[in-house]
Amino acid sequence: MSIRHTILGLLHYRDLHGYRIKEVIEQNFGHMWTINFGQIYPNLKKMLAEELITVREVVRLGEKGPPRKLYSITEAGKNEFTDWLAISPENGMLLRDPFLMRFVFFGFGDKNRAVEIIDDRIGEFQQQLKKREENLETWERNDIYVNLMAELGIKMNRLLLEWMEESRKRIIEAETVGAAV
Amino acid sequence: MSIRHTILGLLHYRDLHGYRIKEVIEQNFGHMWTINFGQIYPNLKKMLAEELITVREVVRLGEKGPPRKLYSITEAGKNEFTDWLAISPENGMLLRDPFLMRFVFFGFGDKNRAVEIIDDRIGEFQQQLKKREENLETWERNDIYVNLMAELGIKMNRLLLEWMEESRKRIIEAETVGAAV
DNA sequence: CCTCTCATGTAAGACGTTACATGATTCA
DNA sequence: TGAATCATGTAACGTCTTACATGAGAGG
Repeated sequence: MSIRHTILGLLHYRDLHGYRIKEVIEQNFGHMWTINFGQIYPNLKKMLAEELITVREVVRLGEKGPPRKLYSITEAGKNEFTDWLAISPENGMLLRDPFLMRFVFFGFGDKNRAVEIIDDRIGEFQQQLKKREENLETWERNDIYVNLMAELGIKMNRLLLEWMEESRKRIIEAETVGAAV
Repeated sequence: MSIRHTILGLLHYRDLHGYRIKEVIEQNFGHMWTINFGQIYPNLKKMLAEELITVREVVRLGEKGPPRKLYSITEAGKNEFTDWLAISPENGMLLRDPFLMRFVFFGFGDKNRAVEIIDDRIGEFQQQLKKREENLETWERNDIYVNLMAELGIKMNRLLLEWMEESRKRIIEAETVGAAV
């Protein structure tokens, strides 16, 4: 029930069509979200039926290709959104990472393979961090909350990198002393 | 497909029954997981049929209450698990937090209410951090990977607390200058 | 010419959550 | 007596992911 509200939130800034919504979510909340068209289009359809959003414009790109539908938020949509904003968020944070899930059990597998997997991950995180730092410099957004969120993404990225590098060291050191488990 | 592997991983340490599996997951991976019996029992049933696990013992507590079934991992289960361990983790990290989702859009709502919600969250995170720090001291586990994971949980907790306190300051300061959006 | 990006949409299936049913024991 | 904890399990319902179908235009 939060894709709906995220879409409503984004439509406060500007009118968007489905494809663009996915891009905006990935650019801004990429460090916490993945989203599919299989979620976006059915939700837009439903919200349109509930009159929380309207279609402002239909742009035909080709004669037979799909038309681009520009959605905008209605008064009813704004009300639903502000109600949701004021509610105290219910359940806690959820961090799900296939890498971290394997990590806890690396003691039952091959240590060299574990270090290999960690190295791959360090590489990915270094690339990601660079991209995020570049984004923060060039964007220059004026909304304080959006900026703070972007900063959190970079801070988390840095923390995970440091932690992985320290973990790598400690795992290699432990290897010379003796096997765990 | 990772609940299965998590269960198989835990059964490497010791035999467990369904109810206990939930407790162990929440204690050890509470900072990244929530799990329900509606997921655990059907998965155990399926894995039993696939002979990845076996029932070692059935303990009757009362005459008509449900018996406690102790599961242990089979050789086939160990093989499936080690195969899974060596695979490079596919898709990236996923952080889903109802609080952070609202946070980005606080600019469209009431600032005082936003600060209120942030304060609630700071309180919760302070309590959580204390518990985790106490746990780390008393547990004294010998598996390096499990320890590193627990440390990551504390580090993330600290980072989020600092970030929220800084955010709170900046939001209040911004209030005196002028409204955003 | 072939692949990539833009663009919308549906359907099937995997996965997760919530609610319910059952019943013993422990503690206030 | 009544609530809480221990313990297993199913059913219904939501949500999320993956795969597919369609088709235009741009660029190598």
